[in-house]
Amino acid sequence: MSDTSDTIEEQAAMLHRAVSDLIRRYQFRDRQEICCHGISVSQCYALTALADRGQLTMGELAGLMQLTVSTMTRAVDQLVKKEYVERCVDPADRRVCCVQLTGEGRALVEQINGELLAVEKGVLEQIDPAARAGVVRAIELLGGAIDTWREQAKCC
Amino acid sequence: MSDTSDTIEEQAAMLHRAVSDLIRRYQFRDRQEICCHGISVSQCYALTALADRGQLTMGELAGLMQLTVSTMTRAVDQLVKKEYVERCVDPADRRVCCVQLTGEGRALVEQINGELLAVEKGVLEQIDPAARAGVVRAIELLGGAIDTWREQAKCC
DNA sequence: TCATATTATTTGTATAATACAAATATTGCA
DNA sequence: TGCAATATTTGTATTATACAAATAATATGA
Repeated sequence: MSDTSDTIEEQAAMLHRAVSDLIRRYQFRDRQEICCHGISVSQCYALTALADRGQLTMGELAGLMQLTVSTMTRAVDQLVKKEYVERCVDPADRRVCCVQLTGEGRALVEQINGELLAVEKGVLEQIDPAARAGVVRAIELLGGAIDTWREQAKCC
Repeated sequence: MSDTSDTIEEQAAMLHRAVSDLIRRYQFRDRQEICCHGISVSQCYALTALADRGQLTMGELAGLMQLTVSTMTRAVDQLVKKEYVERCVDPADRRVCCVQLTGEGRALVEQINGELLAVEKGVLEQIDPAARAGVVRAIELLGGAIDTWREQAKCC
């Protein structure tokens, strides 16, 4: 557990352990399915991206998910089969495949994200109100910092 | 960006977005390799577990990684081939396969974790010192809360 | 003590996610 | 119009994974 009297090095070590643990839990628990909702974490990300941004082309979705379009095509196939998304053609360019949520897909995204929001609100409630903004900001920074690290370490 | 004037609901929404983003980056960026170090994230977790706990049996390591022993056997095969770990027999029970880091493996774990620690220290430095302990604690809580969520949601 | 049950690991096989390359369909331009 | 470029899909191979069977070693009980 962290304490205000710790040095920044000690706190960094605790932060490292906590972040690793958080990510490890996600990766290990979610290899199969995201709970009882019957979709994988990757599929949930795709649905969330569509909820956030509305209709996306296959290429845009693949870019956001950092997957090849071929992989995205197959992932979308599954989501179509489960009736969470649907394909439609862009009338302006019939090469393009637009992907959008169905009503069922939107409901699922809202349910999953609502559950997670409640969990996260519960965590914030256990934190000193004055420190809460720092928590959010630190996690935002961590996301960016990890990218920076990768770029720097891409040395050999 | 978060702000002290936000309501807890708004902060929870920002936290949710930040956590999702952090984890998504890990999952998307690390599908292939953890930077230039030539190992996958799963392999890195296994090396880190061995660094933390010393010699482990195949079954213990599989349990920690939440993998089947057969999958762990194959993952260890690769780490042995890369000369980061070695197998040895437990003289007290010759069924058991003990796995331990080589010097090279230990050096790699230290290098990777050292790099990440520096990144994480850099993040903490950008946070109000009074809020730092809360950051670490919040991430610890998030790890546990995600487990709780899964158990609750495991309904259908 | 030996036959059998149990345990730890490895090996065999199947599945799913992924990447890369080739094929297909459409558009844009000279 | 015909060819190059673009968006997607399909073909094929690889890898991580799980489950089941095989192997090897230990423990137990008559």
